[in-house]
Amino acid sequence: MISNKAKYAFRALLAIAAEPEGNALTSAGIARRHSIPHKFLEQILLDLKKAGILESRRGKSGGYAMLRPADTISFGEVLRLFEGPLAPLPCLSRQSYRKCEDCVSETNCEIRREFARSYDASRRVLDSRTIGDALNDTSYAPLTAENRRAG
Amino acid sequence: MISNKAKYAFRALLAIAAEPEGNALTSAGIARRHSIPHKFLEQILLDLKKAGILESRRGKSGGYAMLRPADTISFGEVLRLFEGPLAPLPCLSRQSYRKCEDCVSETNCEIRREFARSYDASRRVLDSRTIGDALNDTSYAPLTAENRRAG
DNA sequence: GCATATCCCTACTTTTTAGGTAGAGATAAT
DNA sequence: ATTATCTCTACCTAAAAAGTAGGGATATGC
Repeated sequence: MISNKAKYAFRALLAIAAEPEGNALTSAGIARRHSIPHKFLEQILLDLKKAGILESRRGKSGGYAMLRPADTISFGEVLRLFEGPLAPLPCLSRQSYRKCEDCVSETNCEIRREFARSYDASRRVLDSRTIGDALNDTSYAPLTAENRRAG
Repeated sequence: MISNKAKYAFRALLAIAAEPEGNALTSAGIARRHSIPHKFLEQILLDLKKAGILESRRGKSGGYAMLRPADTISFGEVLRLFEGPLAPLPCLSRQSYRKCEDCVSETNCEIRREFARSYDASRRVLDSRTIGDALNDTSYAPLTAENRRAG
């Protein structure tokens, strides 16, 4: 299970990315609208800013907006930011590789081999799908005025 | 990252499954050979027994052996036993579904939709690959006497 | 039938992480 | 000057992870 923190980050990011460009959302507004504890969300948004994903404006009429385009921000990148390495074993992480303690031989480790299969499959999805994709993908969405026209 | 407990369980299971049928391994022996804290391993083996995966014999010359054949025991089954649901979101778990708190609409939830893709991919692997597969798959293994004959 | 080696069971401890809360400072608009 | 925002740091609490501990049950072999 992913942490609440990561889930909140996704909710907030999706909300901010859905705004028209140049339009900023306040942390208090997002918190209220998505039932996220306000002070906790502030920390999360700050992390997203420090990671170069969001930009912020202070003072009255301040708020958060996307710094990078939503379709350059993958689910994997955000998840790593809040959960650390996604790999099921330290020896499978590319970005923060560590040897398993007491590992005798990586190439002969059955556990590593099997989890590599599973991790490859999920990583391929998480690192390719972006916040932008998620917002544009209407395949499961109910009929909107626009969909009806298209259909 | 998977827990140490689960990793120990896999190491022990692979060791027990690799034995000739009818041959039991003791918890102390496995613990020593694989550098696992003994009393901790005992709990783990007991869990595997209660789950119907291992059988045990007590007293002198006792030990643990497979109850079910190794190729009927998937990585997913063992992982669920020690880590709980594998789904990244409660609303994606089939075996222990729960609604996300504050969920407005599951079919319109972008987070759910994207994580479903990733989870499907990894679940397909974890629930299909078995302990038996892992032991028989020699594609990455170095040349053994048997391999040399086969090759 | 006693010593010993094993599994079995339960309770406890320690460390880390998750999930926040709290409060004050910096900055910008009005 | 006031107010609404972001920014920073410290703290708190509950739960989980990772073991430790100690004894009880049972089978074997002498």
